[in-house]
Amino acid sequence: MSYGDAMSARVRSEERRAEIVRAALEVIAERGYRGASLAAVAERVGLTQQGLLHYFPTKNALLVAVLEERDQWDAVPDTTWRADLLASLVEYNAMRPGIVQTFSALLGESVTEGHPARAYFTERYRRVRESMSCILRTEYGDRLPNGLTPERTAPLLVAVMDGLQYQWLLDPESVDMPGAFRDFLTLLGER
Amino acid sequence: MSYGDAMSARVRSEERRAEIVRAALEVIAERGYRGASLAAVAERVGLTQQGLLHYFPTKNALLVAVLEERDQWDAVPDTTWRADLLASLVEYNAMRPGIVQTFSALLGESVTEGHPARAYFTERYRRVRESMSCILRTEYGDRLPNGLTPERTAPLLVAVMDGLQYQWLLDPESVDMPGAFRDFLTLLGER
DNA sequence: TCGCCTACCTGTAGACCAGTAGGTTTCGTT
DNA sequence: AACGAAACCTACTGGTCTACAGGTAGGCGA
Repeated sequence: MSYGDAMSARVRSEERRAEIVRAALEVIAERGYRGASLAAVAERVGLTQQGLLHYFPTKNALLVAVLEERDQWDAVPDTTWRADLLASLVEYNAMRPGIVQTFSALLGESVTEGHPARAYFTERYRRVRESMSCILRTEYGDRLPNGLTPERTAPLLVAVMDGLQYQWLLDPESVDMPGAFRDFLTLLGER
Repeated sequence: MSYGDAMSARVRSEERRAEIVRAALEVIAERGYRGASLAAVAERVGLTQQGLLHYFPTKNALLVAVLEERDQWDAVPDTTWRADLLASLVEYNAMRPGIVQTFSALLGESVTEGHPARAYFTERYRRVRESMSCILRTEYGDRLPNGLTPERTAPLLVAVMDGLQYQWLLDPESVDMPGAFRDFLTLLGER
């Protein structure tokens, strides 16, 4: 058995899957999950719909892969997170409207009944709020300068990030997302 | 011509239309706009899908009616709006998860390309931000206690409201939407 | 009473969609 | 050279969707 060649086959397959996930991200951004047809995703990577089903046996499996990709994406080690880095994250997002649009669309859909991403987002927000609390506690201690606890501030922080994304996606000319977020951070930071 | 009877016919028709719009709100909350089939809405009011099309000739027309209903809903005269009333609005919303879910789902979908509600939400947010600026200026003058202008605060206010709604819809047990919103208001109000 | 309008209905066209069945080609391994 | 698996494809099933076409029944005004 030649490891080199065996790997190259596996690698190529893995690359194909990544390609497909990337295409799925795009199509979901454009049409939402419900509106994203397997055929549309397949066409974007030069496959037939059935060829795509060879890599992901169901549409749901493809969605799972998309969500896992996202998890990997912002799985930055907790220690490197600091409040000032949040501003850079928002700035970074402002340069990648595609990704933001994908997950804003998915978040919106996920509140509907029985949506396959609902559990994911519920769990994710719980984690993110917790993580934010930690960051805030490290930065400010048990009370922010304005008197709120980190646990009560975290939902607001998350809400501002998401809410600004929708306003910005709908009307990027009128909404300065990074600027507004910095405004919010100063709101938290000053006493 | 008997006005009384003519009116009663028109009234009955208008009532039917309102019934349909209400049913559409429910179905959209459950499955989003794309996932909401005319047949599902029709069934809920005891009509066939084609019977429904007699009242709203296209699915789009039904959506327009839904959005118009919403506009009428929060078309409270500007003068009665005050910052302290915003907290009651959020509290009120917390008692009507159905409506919140409908419009959160629609907002999420609206960021996708060519969505029929996109223009509506874009325009709406522009108006709401403006309106919020006015409220804040009336309340605080040209500078909030924290130093921000009303124009820079308004997007944050709107973002917090929307963002909290998503977190709350996904996990009402963990998120105290009205409480968190009050926290944010005190954040604005104290110097 | 006649005719018209409203409020529905059945039937169906024409798309699309996820997923199955069962091929064939390509290619690395033995 | 033979084998087997991976990587696709064609063909199809059974379903759902919006919308159109063309009916019918009942009430209202003339």
